[in-house]
Amino acid sequence: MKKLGVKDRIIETASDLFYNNGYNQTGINQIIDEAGVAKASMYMHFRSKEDIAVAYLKRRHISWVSDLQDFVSNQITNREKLIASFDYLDSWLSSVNYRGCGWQNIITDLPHDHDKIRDQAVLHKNDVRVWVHSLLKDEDNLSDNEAMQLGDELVILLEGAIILSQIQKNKWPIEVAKRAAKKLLK
Amino acid sequence: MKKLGVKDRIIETASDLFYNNGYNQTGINQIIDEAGVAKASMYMHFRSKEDIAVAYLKRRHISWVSDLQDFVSNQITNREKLIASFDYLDSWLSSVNYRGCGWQNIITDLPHDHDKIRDQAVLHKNDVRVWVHSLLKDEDNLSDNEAMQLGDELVILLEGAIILSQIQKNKWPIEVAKRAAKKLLK
Amino acid sequence: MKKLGVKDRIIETASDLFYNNGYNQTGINQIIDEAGVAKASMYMHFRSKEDIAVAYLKRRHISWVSDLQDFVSNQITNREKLIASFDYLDSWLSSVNYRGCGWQNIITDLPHDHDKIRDQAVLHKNDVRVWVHSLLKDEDNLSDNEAMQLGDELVILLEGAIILSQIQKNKWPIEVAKRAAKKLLK
Amino acid sequence: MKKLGVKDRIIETASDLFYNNGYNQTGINQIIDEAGVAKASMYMHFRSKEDIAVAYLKRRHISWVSDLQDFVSNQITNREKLIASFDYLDSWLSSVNYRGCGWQNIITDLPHDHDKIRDQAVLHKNDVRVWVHSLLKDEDNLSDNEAMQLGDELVILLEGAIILSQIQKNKWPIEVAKRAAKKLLK
DNA sequence: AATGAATGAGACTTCATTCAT
DNA sequence: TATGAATGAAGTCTCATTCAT
Repeated sequence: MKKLGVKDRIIETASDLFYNNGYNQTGINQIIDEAGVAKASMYMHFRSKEDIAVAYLKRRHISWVSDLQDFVSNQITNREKLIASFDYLDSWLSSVNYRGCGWQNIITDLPHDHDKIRDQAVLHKNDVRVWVHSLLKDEDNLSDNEAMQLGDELVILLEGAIILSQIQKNKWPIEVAKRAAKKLLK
Repeated sequence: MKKLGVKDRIIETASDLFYNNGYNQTGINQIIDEAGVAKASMYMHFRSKEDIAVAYLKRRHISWVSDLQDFVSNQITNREKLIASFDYLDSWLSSVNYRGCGWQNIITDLPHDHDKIRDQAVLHKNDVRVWVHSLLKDEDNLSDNEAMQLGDELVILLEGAIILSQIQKNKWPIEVAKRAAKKLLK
Repeated sequence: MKKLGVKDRIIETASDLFYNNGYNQTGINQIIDEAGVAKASMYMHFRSKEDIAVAYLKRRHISWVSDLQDFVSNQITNREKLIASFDYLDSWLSSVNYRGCGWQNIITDLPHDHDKIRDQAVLHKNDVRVWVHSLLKDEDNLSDNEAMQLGDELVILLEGAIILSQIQKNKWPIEVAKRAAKKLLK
Repeated sequence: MKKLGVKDRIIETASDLFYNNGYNQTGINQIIDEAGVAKASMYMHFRSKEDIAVAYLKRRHISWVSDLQDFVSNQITNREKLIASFDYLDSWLSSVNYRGCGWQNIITDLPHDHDKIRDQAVLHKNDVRVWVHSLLKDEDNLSDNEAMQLGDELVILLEGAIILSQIQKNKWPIEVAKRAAKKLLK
């Protein structure tokens, strides 16, 4: 394990804590203790706790989207890739004990003025939406408009599967969403 | 305006604050101040902040489900009622500026040991699920199993529409979910 | 020594520290440590550090003015009382090692938004000014206008004596001011 | 606009901040940010924050005394020059919104061990005192002793006018001090 | 049944200074 | 000469809960 710089150690530690324990449940002191960093060092790299959360979400976005695309890459058709997205949810969420989506989790119980965090959530969800649209737009039998409409429906299913599996601590919502997705994709 | 008892005043005040400002953002002091109640009086009626949240969720469950059923009551067929459920989401969520679902919001960023709150979320979601199932089971052309499967798919769409409209601060996810629901219902 | 309540202990401790060590040099932690009070108890009684300073200044105002009036009370004429005011400065300031005036000290290096503290300083200085005026207005040979003009001149001498004795750590400015006051009073 | 060296930039920036915002309110980081200087560079030129304050006070002393002397230079007699000193206070203090005297401000709320700063305040006030004395010593009708006594009285009036105008945020104390000075000067 | 004072533990943030390059 | 990362200590303030009356 190679030695990380202070900033990376902070992001990594905070990411674990924010995702697994929650943003409000994670204090600055816990982050610096576990990262082995002085408090003022942390505030050299991040102006506020919210900024750490932004860094966490940015980093997570890159790896999450990358993992998703890797997961579905061995599927041949775009439709198959989209169906496989639900298998990705399954493998991901069961591996984190249905802890749910980092962006959903952080956005639902947030002080009203934390706009930078909200922005990250919107960016993340938009990127996923655009990716879904792009896969469908390459399909011959769909107009651009149809592709976007169908894509949005799949996006809703993905979101619903994530949040409901988190509440139920069970994978059935993912399976249900996958089945519904298959129906909608014909 | 009739005078409320202490306990009711606490629940009512806390409900507003928990839903609109968030559970972690709402302090005990704010609740008792706005409710006009002494602190120790509050702790006479509720063992902890978590218990207030449980009372809030119980009360909200009753009124939310009741509002939903009222909203769809003028629809004739059960299928129409289910479609109208998405219109209910629309009217509800736009009226609260897309603040989202009280149970989703409270469950996503919660200390790990708050099981009583988690239980309420599960109860709420199960009741909605059972209600959807029951409407479909009355439909002649569906087997019980088909009714449950289809119902679960609708439930996923409802959940996805709520959370995504909250993130996007927009109603489009609700419209999309409604369109998808219509397709699935044939 | 009778046992003081928490609030009084806080004010008393803070008063000592604010006056002798300075407002900015005195931390909340030092106050609660020396007062033997929990931090949250302090914030129950005072909304902020600034509010403690206001309480300190209010209490100090009462005792300072009272001490001044006691000190000069054995003088017969009002002119003699005013002259004796400079002797009061002498005895007071030498007893506190020329630490200077609590209001001057706190107002000169203060964050810009501490208006409540500034208000207290203005109130204090105005009360002293009014007292000086009132003594002179009772003098037969002065019109009201002359009394106010002469009084203001004495007030300036008092202020100048205080601040300069503090900088010089010496009583000569007080003696000089007294001599000038005698001249102005004829 | 000529380019300043690092040290001068630091002093200039710190001077603005110390005088206008206060010594305790001005942080090292703000100084280096606004001066555009690296932190360690600053500590190369100054051993501590206190040393920057000393440099600030030294530079301010030169310019302040010089401005005063320029202001009164067109007066013919020394008595007129001294009277005009109060006009200088007026023009200076109103131009800085009655921010008061840099030395008074920094000395009143200072950690106890900042002797170098205290020394600067004493030096400054002594220089002013000596200047006042020197003007009066040149007057034919005063003995050296009378000149010093009268000079000290004027000094007290100057000090009192400065601090009281700062507290009152008003020029009346300056006018009053000027009137008293005229009386004392006969 | 009801009060509000008191609490210990923690929240987030900033301080002036030093170190390693 | 110059840099900016890193630090320990301290800053002000808030948390949910309990105690004494």
